[in-house]
Amino acid sequence: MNDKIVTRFAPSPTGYMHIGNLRTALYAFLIAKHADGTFILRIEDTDRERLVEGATDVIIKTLEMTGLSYDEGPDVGGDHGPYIQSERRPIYKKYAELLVERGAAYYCFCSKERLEQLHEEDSNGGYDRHCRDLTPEEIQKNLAAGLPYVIRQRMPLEGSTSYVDSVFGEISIDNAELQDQILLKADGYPTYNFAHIVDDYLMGVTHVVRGSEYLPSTPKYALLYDAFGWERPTYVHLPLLMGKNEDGSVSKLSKRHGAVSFQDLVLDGYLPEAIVNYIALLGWCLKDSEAEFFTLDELKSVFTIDGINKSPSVFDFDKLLWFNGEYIRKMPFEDFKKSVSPFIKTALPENINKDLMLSLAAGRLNKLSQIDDMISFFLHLPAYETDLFLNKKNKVTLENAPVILKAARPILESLDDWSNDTLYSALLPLAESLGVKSGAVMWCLRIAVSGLSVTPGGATEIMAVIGKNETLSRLDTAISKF
RNA sequence: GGCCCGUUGGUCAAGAGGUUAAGACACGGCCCUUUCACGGCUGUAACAUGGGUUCGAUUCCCGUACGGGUCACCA
Repeated sequence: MNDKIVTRFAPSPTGYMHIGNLRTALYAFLIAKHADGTFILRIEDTDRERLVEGATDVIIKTLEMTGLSYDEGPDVGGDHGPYIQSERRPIYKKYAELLVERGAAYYCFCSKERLEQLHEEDSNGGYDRHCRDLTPEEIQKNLAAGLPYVIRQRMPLEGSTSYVDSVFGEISIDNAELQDQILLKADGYPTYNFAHIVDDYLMGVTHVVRGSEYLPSTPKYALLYDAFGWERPTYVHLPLLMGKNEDGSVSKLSKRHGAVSFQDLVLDGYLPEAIVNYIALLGWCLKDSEAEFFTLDELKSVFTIDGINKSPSVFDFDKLLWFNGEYIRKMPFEDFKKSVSPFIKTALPENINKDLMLSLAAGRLNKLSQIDDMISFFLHLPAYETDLFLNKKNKVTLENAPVILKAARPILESLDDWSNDTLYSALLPLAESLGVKSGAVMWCLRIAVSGLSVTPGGATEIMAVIGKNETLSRLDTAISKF
């Protein structure tokens, strides 16, 4: 025996990585890695009807992109494989039969129709204990006749079962509340209820990390450990992730709340690092600190279970967006270029200063998908009316605007060095000679070269991006409007 | 409905038996500025509720309300 911490992430391959699942994976990963422990990926594909092709790849890809590397798993191997439950069927059968031998489980031959009927008759929730007291002879007879069967866990009828959760404290449930849950299904596959117990034990998992929806069913699992004579693991149940509905109410985060899969968010221009940082903070907080920016490595060193809180948290897209913007601004420019390029749908003209354009955008983007809208005016001058030139603060009117524009034209035309600095210092004296604020000159020129009241970059920066010819052409367009 | 869990500003959240009850996002204002954004400063805004325990409770206990979860041959 050793006291190394072992955790696992055990998703079902149902198609996409829900952000709540990713958060569970993150916490499980951090709990293990904080203690230099082992993190395992296990695929729980015992529901053959919900299987989605390629889903396991999505899971693996997501963990890779987020940096949640596992020590053992289907594609990396390990000493406790296989790591896909459908490949472990003989194991479950063996352990289920062991439980039957010990009297902690029993064969049940009830048909679905019969169960439904019992359900209706039993106002108490429809506990099915009708095969509990079959004699060995009856069981043998049914098995010999080839009747389909399931194996159920035999729950105590009285008393209560309790366990201690690391986050929620002691949880106690009356045994009368516990159903004789199915361990092995008629198709020979185990249920989650059974498979995860056997696997966690065989894989040496010490800390079971999962959502708090399992809080009420955990006594059943604890009882299973007891029946086998295995030591119960440490339970770490996580508060749920909620989404805000249009009417102001909240409910479990789901598709109706928008893009809530990791893949959706990435496609929408969120960076994996920002997503990880944000979700780490949903349900966990570093005590005695105001820090909220954490790399994965930093999280590994500071993350502890006692920082996890109990109450559900609402996923806030506004805050994620802010985090993402901060991450984009901190990115090295070359990385930014690489990340943003798939989001640029329009073809860029050759003579444009692409690097300058992107650096102007980089400081203003909150998500990469905003890039196209932000840069479109560089490529095509939008239509606009002369009203756009009006500006109270800089005292720009319909009278002085054309004067400024016309005066700027020869200055610009005479310039050969088309850099931002040259342009700016060449235009500044114009304000003085015309007796207006420098802001007035820049305002008019910015409107003329962009056709927009709000732009990334100032007048001369925009000129530097689009080049001399295009600048003069747009200036002429503006002058002709008066 | 039974059972389980939760409840500090709109959201994330810190906090202690005695505090001016942090901080972040969002929102407003001001500053910076070649527009916007960034950045800086600043403002509005919270302990669900009733009863106990106590010199004192938002903090501890009980009830109530509200919210969520769970009661599958799904996980």
